[in-house]
Amino acid sequence: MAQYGTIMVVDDNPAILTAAKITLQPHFENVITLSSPKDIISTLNQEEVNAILLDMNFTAGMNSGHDGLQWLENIHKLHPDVPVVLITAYADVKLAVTGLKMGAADFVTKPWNNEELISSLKHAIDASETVVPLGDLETQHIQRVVDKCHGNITRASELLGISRQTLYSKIKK
Amino acid sequence: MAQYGTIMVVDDNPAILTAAKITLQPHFENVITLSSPKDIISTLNQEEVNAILLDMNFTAGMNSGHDGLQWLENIHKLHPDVPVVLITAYADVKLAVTGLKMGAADFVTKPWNNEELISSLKHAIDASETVVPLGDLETQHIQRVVDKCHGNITRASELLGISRQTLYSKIKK
DNA sequence: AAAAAAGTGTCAAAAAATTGGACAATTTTC
DNA sequence: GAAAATTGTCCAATTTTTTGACACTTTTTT
Repeated sequence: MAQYGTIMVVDDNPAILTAAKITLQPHFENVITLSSPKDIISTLNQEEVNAILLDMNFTAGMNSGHDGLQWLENIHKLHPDVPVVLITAYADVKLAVTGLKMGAADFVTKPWNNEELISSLKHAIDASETVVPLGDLETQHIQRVVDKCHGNITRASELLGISRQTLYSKIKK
Repeated sequence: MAQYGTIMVVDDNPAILTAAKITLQPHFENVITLSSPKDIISTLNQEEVNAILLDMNFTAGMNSGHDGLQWLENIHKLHPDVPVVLITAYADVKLAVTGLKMGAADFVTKPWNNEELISSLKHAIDASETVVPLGDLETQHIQRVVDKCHGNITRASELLGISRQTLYSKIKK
């Protein structure tokens, strides 16, 4: 797989864009910068992007981050497998929490720490590329559900939508 | 299933404990308060707890939240299915991000908003009780992986650990 | 653009897994 | 302690998965 391929940076401040490009350039094959979030989707449709660094505020005078969340949602809907790292100048716990719960890979504050920003993006890419084999996923999920049912196999099998006997034999292994 | 059963509140400040109890009492069957996190595990082993509200700082003079994260990790290791809502007086984005990435259900700041706290806990419980049928999980996962492989069924089947023909037929449905 | 490589759609037969019914032996619940 | 629920197993009937094969299409390489 791509060795930390292409990053897309989205921020309406050109200075930030430049700074980000300089910081990231040496660590990623390609750094695309966008000054307007409106171009995100069309760009994603053309280029293969491995991670997005997305600013939270684009509407002048607004710093609620609502903007960024909207774009995050949009990206996820159309390109669910591209990880998004959120970034903002306004350290806002509630915003960070909302962003992460909406599925952002990470949340970074400006001014950023170079090391952290890079590793955040790399981690996001690593995580997004990891594929769990179907069997493993099944095993994990079964384990969780059986635990949640306090070992009651009968109820667990109902919740899982498989027969009790099948669950029984799956567990034996 | 239990209709918003038992909440465990952990905080070393008795005033907080009292306030939390008063706030939560009317909305949950049972509210257990612990002034020391050391009692968390033993209590979990005895009582059935549906969600934990966990303060982040217990070591006097420390407000890094490191404490709380440690306990969070501990809880997850021994009781992976009990959702934990983190709470702290020090609005710290980095701490919130770390907590959520470690698997906390939510992150709330003091002083809390009653409505929000209650709904956060209820949501956490709802989410923790939701069980995805095995078939659905499989379908979702397959969808994701095939997408990630840009529709290349052969590669997707390899990553998933099943035969190409099987994946093919699974997709047709 | 031709050749080579990779991937698709499909089939059939063999192997493996899932299901539903059944039943004695626990275990849990009231 | 009786009743209800769950477990551990077995079996036969199905269903699913696998494996191997083959013609055809798409993509990649040269």
